[in-house]
Amino acid sequence: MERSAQIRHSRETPGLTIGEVARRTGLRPSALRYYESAGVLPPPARVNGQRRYSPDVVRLLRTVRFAQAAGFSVAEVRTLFHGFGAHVPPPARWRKLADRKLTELDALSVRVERMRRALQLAKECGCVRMEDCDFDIGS
Amino acid sequence: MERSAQIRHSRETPGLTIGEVARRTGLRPSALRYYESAGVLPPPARVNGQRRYSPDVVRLLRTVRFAQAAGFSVAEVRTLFHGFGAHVPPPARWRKLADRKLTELDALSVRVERMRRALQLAKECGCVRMEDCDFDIGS
DNA sequence: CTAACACTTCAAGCGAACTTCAAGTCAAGG
DNA sequence: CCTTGACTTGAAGTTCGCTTGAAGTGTTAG
Repeated sequence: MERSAQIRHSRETPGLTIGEVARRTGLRPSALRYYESAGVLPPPARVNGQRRYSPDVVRLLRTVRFAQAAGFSVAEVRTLFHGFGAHVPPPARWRKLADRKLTELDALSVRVERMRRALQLAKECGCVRMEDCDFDIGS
Repeated sequence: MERSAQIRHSRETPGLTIGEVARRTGLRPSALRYYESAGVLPPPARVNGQRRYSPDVVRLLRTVRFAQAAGFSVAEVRTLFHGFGAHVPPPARWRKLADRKLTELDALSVRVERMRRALQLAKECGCVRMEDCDFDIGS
C-alpha cells in the first residue's frame, strides 16, 4: 500500500523527479520550473525529457528560500548563486551583497520600530477620524 | 519672474491644483488620482473640471503615506479612513486593525532579526558557493 | 488497447500600486 | 487666433513571483 516516495520512472532512480522535490521542499513544481527559467536553479539532467534532480537541490532550495526570506529578490539570488561569471571569484561579492542587505535590514528595523511607535500613538490618541491625527513618517 | 506657487487658474484660488498637491507631497498627480479612484482620497471640488484640493489634504496624504509605510495596503487605508459606514462607529475598528498590524510587526521584526543573524553567519562562513552553505529559515 | 498518471511546454493571468499614453478641454498670454 | 501649459479621462502597460491552463509525451498497470 505504500504510495509515497516510490519512483517508478526509470528503474535506476537517476535522481528526484520535480514532484518529489516539490514534496520535499513544500514548493510547487511550477515554482521550481520558474526558478529554473529565472536562472536560479541549474537545469537538471533529463530522463525522457523529465527533470531529474540531485538530492542536493533540496538543500539548495532551502538556501534559496532563505535568501528570499532575507530580502533578496529572485534576480539577486541568481546573482548570488552563479551570477559571477564562470570562474567563480572569491565570495567577496556575496559579502558585498550581504552587507548591502544588512544595511537595508537596519533601515527596515528602524522603520519597523517607527511604525510600531506610530501605531501605538495612533491607538492611544483615540481620534475619531484618521485625518485628525497628524503623524510623521520621518523619512 | 517668480514662477513657483502661482495659481493662475481662477483668480480666487479656491484650493490647490493637483499639481500643487503633488509638489507639496512629493507624490505624482497620477498617484493622487489613483488614490481617489481607490477611495482613499475624497473627491475634491472641481473648477472647470479640474480638482481643487483643500490644503488639508497635504496632511491627510502624509497620514496616508504613514499608514502605507506602516504596512497597510491602499485598501486597508481606505477602510481605516472612511470604510466604516456613514455613521462612524468608535475608533474601535481602527484599533483592531492597528492591533493586527502590531502583531504583524512583531512577526516582521522577529523575521528581520533572524535574517540579520543568518546573513551574518553566511558572511562569516566564507563558503565559495552558496550551495555549500546550509541555512535554515526556521519557519 | 486503454486508462491513469506524472511529467513536458508555452502562453496567459493575477494582484498590488502605480505609471504612461492618447486624446481632449480650458484659460491665459502674445 | 493660436499656442502654451496644466489639467481631464479611460485604457493599457509595468514589475514581481509565481500560478493556471491547454495540449501533448512517455511509462506503467490492467
